[in-house]
Amino acid sequence: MSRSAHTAAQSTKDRLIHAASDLFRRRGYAGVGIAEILNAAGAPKGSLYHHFPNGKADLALATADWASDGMLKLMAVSFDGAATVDDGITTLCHKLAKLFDKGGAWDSCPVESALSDGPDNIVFRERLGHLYEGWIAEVALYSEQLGDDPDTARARSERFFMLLQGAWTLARARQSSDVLRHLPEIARAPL
Amino acid sequence: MSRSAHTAAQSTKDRLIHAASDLFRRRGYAGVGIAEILNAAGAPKGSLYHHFPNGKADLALATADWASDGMLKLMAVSFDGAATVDDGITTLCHKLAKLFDKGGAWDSCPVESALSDGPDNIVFRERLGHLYEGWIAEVALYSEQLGDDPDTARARSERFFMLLQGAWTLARARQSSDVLRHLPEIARAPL
DNA sequence: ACAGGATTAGACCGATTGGTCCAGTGTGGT
DNA sequence: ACCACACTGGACCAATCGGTCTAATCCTGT
Repeated sequence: MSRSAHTAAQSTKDRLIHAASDLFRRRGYAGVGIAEILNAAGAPKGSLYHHFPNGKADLALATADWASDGMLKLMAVSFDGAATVDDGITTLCHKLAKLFDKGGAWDSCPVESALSDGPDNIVFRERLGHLYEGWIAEVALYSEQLGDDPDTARARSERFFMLLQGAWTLARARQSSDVLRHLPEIARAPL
Repeated sequence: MSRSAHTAAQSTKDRLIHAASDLFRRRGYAGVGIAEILNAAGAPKGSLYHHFPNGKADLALATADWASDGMLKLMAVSFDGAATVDDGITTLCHKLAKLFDKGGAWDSCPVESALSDGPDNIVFRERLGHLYEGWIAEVALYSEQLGDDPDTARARSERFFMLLQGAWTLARARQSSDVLRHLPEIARAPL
């Protein structure tokens, strides 16, 4: 298999990010060894340190960015054509529940797993905050577009984010996506 | 310092649990080495494997149980003499916010940090679910005692738990306990 | 005083960790 | 054709990992 064929399907860099994200989600940053990531991605060590000069840390930041982008896309799809904020949230929760089940019900938040138990680096922490604020801002934006005034939109989005994080945690503890599927009802309560 | 003096103040076993809990909370199960825990607790290796025959895994389970007990006690204190569920929740959130600040604003949930990124052991996962359900049941109980009917109490408790988990996560990302302090207002919304 | 279990102390182990380094390989520009 | 560069392959490294094992020591009950 030539490199260009690889590139066409999935570059080595992408394969590293995807494999690392999978593993981090399952066992956290510190719980996964470089060797395991390399093996899962089918790449040698040289490639990792070529694409990510700072090794594991750079790779973790990249997986977090990639996963966050995926979440933003999921939000966009969910709110696309949604008549109300509630509709968008409901669709999003259902999609996330499916994702949860597909991952074997033990995956944690891909952003948190890569960043929050990483080195107690300032860069990691700031990135975590930045990505989360991005999610909140995104839902708040959709909420505004659907008629909420800015303050309400922001408060609603923030509350939804908290409920979602908590629901995911509970779903993991229970090994069941039920709570994620029922989340829209809970979030429906007025502010 | 004799052992009995140690025992009076804090047994070696307890020192191990406290030190491990501190470290796990900060960097997660996989992120902390045995040597570091031993050093923090001022104990040699022999003691660890005497008190916890299965080593790190047993220790992690013990820290989770201990931390969960602490949370239950915090709930008991918060709801003791509370006139309404809202009062209890408000006190609890303020106490947790203080705890958050004391820990340097980067500690994660002590139960989750010890169990969720540990070995993908069934024992660990079931324990995590068990402890969380205990928290939810506890708040539901207080809620019932303060007049809610059982179904409402349970739903309220579960929603509060989710909000709390999410709020803690957000507080960590923001390096600020503000969201924990404002949580009662958010939780105040009717079901 | 003494026996015997509980506890501590730490040397030691093989495996694995993240990381470095360099020789090779393939590719695109000229 | 040739060069320059991006990329790959993997040997190698010191440090650390979790864990085992055996003496020494401490404390308690008699």
